[in-house]
Amino acid sequence: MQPLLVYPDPAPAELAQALDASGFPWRAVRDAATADAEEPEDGWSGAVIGADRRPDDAFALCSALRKREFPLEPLLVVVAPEQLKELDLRSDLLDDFLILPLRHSELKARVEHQFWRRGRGTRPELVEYGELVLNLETYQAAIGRKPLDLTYMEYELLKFLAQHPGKVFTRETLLNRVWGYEYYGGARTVDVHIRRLRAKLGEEFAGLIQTVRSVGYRFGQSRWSG
Amino acid sequence: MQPLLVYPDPAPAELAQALDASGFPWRAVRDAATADAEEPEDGWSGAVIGADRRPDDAFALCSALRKREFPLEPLLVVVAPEQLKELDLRSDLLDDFLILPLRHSELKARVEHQFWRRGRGTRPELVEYGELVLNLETYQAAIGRKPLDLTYMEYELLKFLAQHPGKVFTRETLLNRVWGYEYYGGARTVDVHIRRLRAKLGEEFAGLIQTVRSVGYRFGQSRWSG
DNA sequence: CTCAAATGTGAACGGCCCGTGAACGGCAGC
DNA sequence: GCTGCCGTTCACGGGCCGTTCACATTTGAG
Repeated sequence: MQPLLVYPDPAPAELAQALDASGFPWRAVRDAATADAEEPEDGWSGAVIGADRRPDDAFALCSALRKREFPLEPLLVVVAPEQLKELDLRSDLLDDFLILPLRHSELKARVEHQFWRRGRGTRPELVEYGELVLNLETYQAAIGRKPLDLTYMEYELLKFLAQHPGKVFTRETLLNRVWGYEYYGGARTVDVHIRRLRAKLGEEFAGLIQTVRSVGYRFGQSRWSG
Repeated sequence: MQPLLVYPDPAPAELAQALDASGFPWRAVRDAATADAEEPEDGWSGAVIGADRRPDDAFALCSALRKREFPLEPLLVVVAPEQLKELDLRSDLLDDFLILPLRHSELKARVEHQFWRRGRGTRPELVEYGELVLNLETYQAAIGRKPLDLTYMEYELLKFLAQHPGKVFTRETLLNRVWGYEYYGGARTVDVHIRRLRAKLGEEFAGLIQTVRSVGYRFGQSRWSG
């Protein structure tokens, strides 16, 4: 995914933390010139501009980003509470704004909302382990670039295992957590699903699911040895 | 100036104070019915919906206000911090949001910003996915250059799906979001509408709506990252 | 090495999820 | 009131897939 443009450079600690917590990639720039120079080939996905310290420079940057041939959107501005009064004079320079002190996850929510308004989907929730990726929103799984065609139970089982890499689960635990607490069935059912998962993962990745004899199964590498 | 529609009635003290401080006239309403009954002759100027206490009722009201012949805009929602995660699923129901506890003058700034944006008509009136185009103003749908003759529910269902491409929705979720929160009916109703949609989309595009067995339905392709 | 327990393997059964066709009934318009 | 449209519901059937079983293979202890 393309990174967010962030100003100023270096980003203030509070802003940097909120950006990291949001999970979006980002890169700080000094001014409009570096914003152009450091622009990725596929462009910026948006911008988060800190305007509390040097508001004039910040809004000048906003203006420059807006006057491009393809104006940079969305553009979010971070301001101090006492700057709110001036904001209506700058409405044309921004799409949304955040007020210091930043709240946990508000930045993420506002960026996603702006993305949504522009028709881009929000960042999907993923479970990742190495090349394996599970998209929890689309119920799709892939290893590398190759999609895995999993049934419902296979997907649920792999999801649970991949969410707890390295941990060993007994068959009973898996039946409880994946199948449900009210489930009464043979424990060997787990074996069959594990086997089908291994088959669909392919020879190269079948080892991702390891058998721990007389205990259960483990996904990924052990926490102890390499 | 026309008043803002406010929910719930009576407005919580914190919300009422912020509204009074903003200087905008406002009036609280109990539900969608009173929102219609008490609507001024020249209409509401916008809405501020408190969704922290009874979120389902609040979003049901949002949905009702959006489904009017002339949807009520702008629509701001007040949520608790822990509700931020659910917001992306309701993005289509709101224009902006505020997080509790409310900050002095933030409400005023956000309402003014929304008013400013409305003056320039930035709300998207098209939903597009590949060759599929939905015109939200004229309630017309087309695929390529060929118009689709959809019924109301078919249109609403396709619109909702196309607004969240790649995402899987259970039948219950679809009943809640498309049919409405107060709907109590069989989940199989969704199947029939999906089937008719597929038929009208034609053989070539029927695959746009995919069945995710024992989960629900998905529109379009998945979103992996790029 | 021997044996038993544990696990892998292939196949078959059957439940249930979903597609399909049809019919019911409410509602609006003529 | 009649008629056509459309949202909803129902029954039926097919096929997917979760489950189970029998048998083969592996593991590890003695």
